[in-house]
Amino acid sequence: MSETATGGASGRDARIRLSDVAARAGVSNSTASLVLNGSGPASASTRQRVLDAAAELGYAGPDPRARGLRQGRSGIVAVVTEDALGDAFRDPINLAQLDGLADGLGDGGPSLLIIPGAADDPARVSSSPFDAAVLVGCGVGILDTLELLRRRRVPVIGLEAPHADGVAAIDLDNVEGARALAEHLRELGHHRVGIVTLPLGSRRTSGPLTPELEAAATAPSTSERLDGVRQVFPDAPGWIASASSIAAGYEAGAALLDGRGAEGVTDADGATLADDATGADGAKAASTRPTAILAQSDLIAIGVIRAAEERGLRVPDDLSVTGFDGIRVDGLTDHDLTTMVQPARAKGEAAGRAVLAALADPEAPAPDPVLFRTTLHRGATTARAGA
Amino acid sequence: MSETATGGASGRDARIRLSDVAARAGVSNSTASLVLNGSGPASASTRQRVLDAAAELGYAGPDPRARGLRQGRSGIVAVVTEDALGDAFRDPINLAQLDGLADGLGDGGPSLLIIPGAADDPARVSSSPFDAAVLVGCGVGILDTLELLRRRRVPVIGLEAPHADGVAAIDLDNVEGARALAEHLRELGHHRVGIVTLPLGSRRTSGPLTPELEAAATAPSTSERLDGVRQVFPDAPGWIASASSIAAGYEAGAALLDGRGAEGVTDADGATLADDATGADGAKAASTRPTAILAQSDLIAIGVIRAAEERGLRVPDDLSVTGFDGIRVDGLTDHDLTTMVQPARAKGEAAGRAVLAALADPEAPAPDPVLFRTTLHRGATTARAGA
DNA sequence: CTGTTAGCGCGTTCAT
DNA sequence: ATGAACGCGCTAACAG
Repeated sequence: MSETATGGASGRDARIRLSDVAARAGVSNSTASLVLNGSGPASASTRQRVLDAAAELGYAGPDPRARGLRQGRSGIVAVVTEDALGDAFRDPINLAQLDGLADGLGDGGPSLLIIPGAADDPARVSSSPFDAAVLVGCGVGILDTLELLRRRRVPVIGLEAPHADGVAAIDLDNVEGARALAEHLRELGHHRVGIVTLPLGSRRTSGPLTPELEAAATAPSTSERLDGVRQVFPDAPGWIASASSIAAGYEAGAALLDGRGAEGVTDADGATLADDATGADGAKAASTRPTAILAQSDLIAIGVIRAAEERGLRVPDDLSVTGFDGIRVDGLTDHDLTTMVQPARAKGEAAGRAVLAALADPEAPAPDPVLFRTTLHRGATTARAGA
Repeated sequence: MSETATGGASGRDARIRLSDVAARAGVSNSTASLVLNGSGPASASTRQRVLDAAAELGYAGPDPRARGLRQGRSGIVAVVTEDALGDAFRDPINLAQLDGLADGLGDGGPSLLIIPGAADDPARVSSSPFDAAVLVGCGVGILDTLELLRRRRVPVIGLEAPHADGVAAIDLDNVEGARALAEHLRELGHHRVGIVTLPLGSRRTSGPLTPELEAAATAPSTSERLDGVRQVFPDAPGWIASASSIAAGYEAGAALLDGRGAEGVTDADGATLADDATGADGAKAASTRPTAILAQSDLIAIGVIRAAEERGLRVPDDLSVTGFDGIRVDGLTDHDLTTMVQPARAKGEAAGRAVLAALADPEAPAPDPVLFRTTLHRGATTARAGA
């Protein structure tokens, strides 16, 4: 395979160019280009000579850089994340979305360029060539980056990203999903519930959820899910998870179960955990421990369950726990988690299709938001209160 | 922010180019280029005028495509995987490697272009611009792709990939690690052991491990780990996992524990499970069930444990189980797995450094392979046989 | 210090 | 059916 001196002007190390092939085949560059791209009309003999020449020289095809410049297109779609690479992919829900995205882009379609940490360093986004960008799981920290993308005239698709001018939005009805889940708990008779939220913004800190922090949440999915819960449990105390992970859920769950969530919701009086209607004072009776915890992701929920079990609490007998996402728990837990299942893969596919559409007609205005819905999965981690 | 008619020749939709900025600042293209790239010498007043012009026009910086062509460099490093995207990143060990790779490339460094499924479609690799490629977890199915990369004169770094001419290899001492683990089991008195292998090649099928299949294994880590085991248990029966996942491990574990591994290792006689020295016939006594299972990844091991527990077997009392990788079990299991810990992150970083080195001096020959070592973690999933 | 010139490698007109 | 010429947007040489 490695015949070195076959070619005509076989320079020691240079890459074979189209012009080399053309020269060897005795045709012009343009003819060779037409033949190799399959499109152009050419006599059978010419075609064959070009193909032979290419094979003999080991032509690797056109240089993607040059082709990209010429065609104004690089065949690359950027996946922009606020988080670091590891954090972004650790949650199966994001992987599922990426899988869907790859699918939606199709087989011969563009490849994915991963641009993590865009919030910290917006400039990363202007140094690489790509034809479209997909924002996944971003908060408003991404807005600077967005401005750059707009200047580059790059179509932008937002997967649960902040709505902004010209961004094709793929959304999830987080509000309704979270509300339904909270409703489910209330129907089961729970009044003292705790919340474990997703990270509020790009600041990955954990701690008690204060009204101020809650109001300042920047990530759409975080604040939407919180809004949904608030429609049912306006005063429930909460804890902010530092990430959507089991470990973070464990920490947060431990905090809530040990009563540390208290400071978050009350000002100065002794009331610690809210109930939904009677006011925070009525339930000051036997226990201040929540009877249910709404975790804003499945991974977090698993961590919460672990924290509960470690404290000798049985789920769901002593504590009901709900998740969010409906990830296929590849053996992550023995529990059949009550959760809202979201069509992550379909969301990714929709994003892929949106990319292709934007590429096909760059002049077209951003399409209307696409809204995906969640479905309640009644698992075995929720039960009637005080059972 | 969106003053539209400020610029001179503000064409309706065109992207602002360097020449627009230069014209507005009243300087030549090259001067503007020098100023914007920070490098060139320029008078303070000129510099300021150029910067002002760029700001006023909303110049987004040089077009990465054009810059890439001109400089012969795109600022992109490809991560090439044999598997589909989801399969490749589901295993935390690969994520850790990616994390390390991103680190090793440094902050202002190249971005990562994900190219999954390269074995199925080698051409994917020739359509996108990148300056170097990292092969992660590939078998020989990648060789066609490799040939293309060679033709493109792209430096290639192999992370546990097949050794080949010009590929900078980052290796792991899988053989020694697997041997040590097997040795550990033998020292504990285990004779009847079963093996659950990683997938043998790009064919993601599961089933009993036959000598023919074993000999035909194409993925380096798979066959090396198998080789290591064979130095201690030459005849142990095995089952091929369809992936490095808990689910696949569960299936394989179930198969071995139910005695289905049998056909794999024997020809026609009744002997089912091998012991290491006395030959397959001696142990036909009470039970043919293995007393220990060597799983070739931690995820697989967790699946095996689950299968065992479901059958009423206690780990490690009734069955010892070992893993491989030493992933941080973010709450994946309650067990403290006995396993070989590999420095996945460091491997990724080494790959990153190798990329930078290759980029710094493209003429340099491929460096010698870098070998990383595993360390035995004696967890709580192995115990003395027959205890 | 600044402007002029010349490509990077390719695809695509427009002639022939 | 084929070849010649041009330019995508930028930067690296050289002149001035």
